[in-house]
Amino acid sequence: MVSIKDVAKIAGVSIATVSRYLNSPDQVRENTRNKVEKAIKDTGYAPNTLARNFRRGKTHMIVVVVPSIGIPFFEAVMEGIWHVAEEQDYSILVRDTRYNTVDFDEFSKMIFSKEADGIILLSTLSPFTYDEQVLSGRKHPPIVLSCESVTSEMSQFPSVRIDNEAAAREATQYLISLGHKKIAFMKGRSDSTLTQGREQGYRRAMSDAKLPIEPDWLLEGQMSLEGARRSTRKLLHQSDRPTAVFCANDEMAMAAIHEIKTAGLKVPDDISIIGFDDIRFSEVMDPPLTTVAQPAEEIGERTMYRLCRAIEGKEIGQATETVPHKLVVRRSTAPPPG
Amino acid sequence: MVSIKDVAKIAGVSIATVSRYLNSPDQVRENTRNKVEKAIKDTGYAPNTLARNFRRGKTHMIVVVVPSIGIPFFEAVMEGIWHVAEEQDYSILVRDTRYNTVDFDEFSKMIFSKEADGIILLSTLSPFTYDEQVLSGRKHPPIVLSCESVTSEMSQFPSVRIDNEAAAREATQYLISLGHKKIAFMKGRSDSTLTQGREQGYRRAMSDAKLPIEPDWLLEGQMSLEGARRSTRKLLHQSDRPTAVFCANDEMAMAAIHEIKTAGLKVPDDISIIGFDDIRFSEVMDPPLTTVAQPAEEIGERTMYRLCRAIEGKEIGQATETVPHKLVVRRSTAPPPG
DNA sequence: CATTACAATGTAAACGTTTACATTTAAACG
DNA sequence: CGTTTAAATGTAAACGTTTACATTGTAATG
Repeated sequence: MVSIKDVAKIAGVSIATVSRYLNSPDQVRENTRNKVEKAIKDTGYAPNTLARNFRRGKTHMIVVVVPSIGIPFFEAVMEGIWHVAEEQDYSILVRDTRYNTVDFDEFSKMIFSKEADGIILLSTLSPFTYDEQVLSGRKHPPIVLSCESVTSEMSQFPSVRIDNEAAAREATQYLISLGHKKIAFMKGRSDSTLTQGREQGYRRAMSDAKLPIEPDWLLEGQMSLEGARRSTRKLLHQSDRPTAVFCANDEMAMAAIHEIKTAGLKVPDDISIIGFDDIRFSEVMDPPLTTVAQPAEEIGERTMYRLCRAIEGKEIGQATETVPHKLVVRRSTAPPPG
Repeated sequence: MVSIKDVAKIAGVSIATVSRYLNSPDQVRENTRNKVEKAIKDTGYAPNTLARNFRRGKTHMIVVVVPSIGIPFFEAVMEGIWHVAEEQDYSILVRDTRYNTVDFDEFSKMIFSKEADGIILLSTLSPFTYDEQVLSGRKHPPIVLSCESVTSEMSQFPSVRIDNEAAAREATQYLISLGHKKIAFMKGRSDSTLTQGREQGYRRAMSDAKLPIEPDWLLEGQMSLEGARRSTRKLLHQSDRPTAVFCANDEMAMAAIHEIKTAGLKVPDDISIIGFDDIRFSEVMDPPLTTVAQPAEEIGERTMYRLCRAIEGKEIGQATETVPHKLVVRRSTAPPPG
């Protein structure tokens, strides 16, 4: 492998000059510049990133931790992260946790061991593994939480998200305003703070409207097609079944609609469905899905910006940044039958 | 930042011993092992990956190049890649080309400059940027192509894929066997060899059955929801419109179904639709989508295995590995009306 | 107890950069 | 043309590991 030394020898200059040619070309005279350029071309030299990063003490890597690759909403967030990453010259390392909560130690160690310069968590951080000790005497590692709302213990991290509780409340209120009284809620994983926030909003809206919540109406959808299909089938067997279901994400809503129609019922005529996230497939579902839209790309961009600042040491705060959500009414919701 | 030196000093041993403790603990006596272990715990030392990788000359990184993040099929492939990567201790760096073809030089340089140990291309490699010169006197960089079929110039790379042409032919033949004669084909990007292969298969099936192909039946779907919706709307305005559409991926099929139903027509009663990939949403579409299934995860696994071998220098061949596809008949296809 | 053999540990070089500092070269000036 | 000054280049140390080789320690053997 050809190194800077070889280039220097061939160009008849010192390695420092070659290095300067690469990093601040205006510091080297045109004449030498040409010599070096030619040597590089002749040898096909490419600077060794490993050595360079080592020397500079910077990895230029960001780890993005997602519950699972293949979630359309997170992809949209990633898109935003990418924009900024590219602009700021970072590479993105995607880590899939397979829906497990994130062990803080595991990922903060990636910072201390210089595997990455910063971390974005789109997954839930498990509260109990957070260990003050690891940080003893150290600066906080640059970590930004995104999308997941933040429990109090975690408030020391900056984060970017919508107000899940308010959004869920609005969605539920919309169903109530249509005349629904028996409204079910399909949850995600219960260890997810995001799920908790949305459930909170649902409960709040129901109790504000003095509507009871039957235990049977809390459905476990696991955020997945399969989980949602199973629990929808169960729901349909209930004797006094709800007239509307609020699903904690669009994918579950999609599955719910499918099962309802398969059972010979109609959406929204028999059952109204409302989703969450506004993934790109929502619009082409049958019926097009009423859902809560999040500005996914913007969330990604803001998150990445804040991470960059944290890496530069400029972001000390733990401020939570809340971005606006929006209820998008399409055709999967209608007044209850009868 | 605490380094191996600090640990050594505190433990009262040499840095070599600490290094050995980390890399081959059985070479150090229990007594010393304990001292080192304690020192590490006390200092919170974490080996500097940057230095380590630099010294070892290995990045432990694999770059996976995708046309776009957020394509359900590729996510499934990635899942397979991940399995093997985890097992073999590689991290995955995802690069999104935004549907641009891949410049060979750009990515092979990542190998020479030690940004990554190997590359998996899920995107189309642009034939013309391939530059023999770059490789002059060098070993071929470890690159494996996946999913995209391979043009002759590229045959020097190992690859894993289904037989797109055969698969597309079968799908088309299936429509023909149902009695369809006017069959449209919705393409992806035309610079994609994958698209070309599928179009080839479609044409082949049609000509084998002595069926003509009207120019209007070649639809530009751009592999996206939006593109597919546009071209479907155009299709519906045709005077003598096809009775079936074969779409080069499921996402376009999804959009096509949506537009057809929006226009007041029925799938499959008025128009049959067949997709490609069998993404997880296919099953919950209305109607559930008839499609060509690819063993996505297996493709990912095999690709990654071959890349590992290429990195170890064991894979010299350029063999193309073909995995089996399968036509999955659901309910979006039926005999033509009348 | 001396000798041998092997295990455990230490020493120091090397990996390919960047960069502070020293030196040389060129330009500018009187 | 000598002197001053700034620009260009060179020298060498440093970054934190790993590892070949040298040294020391320990146990086993006669």
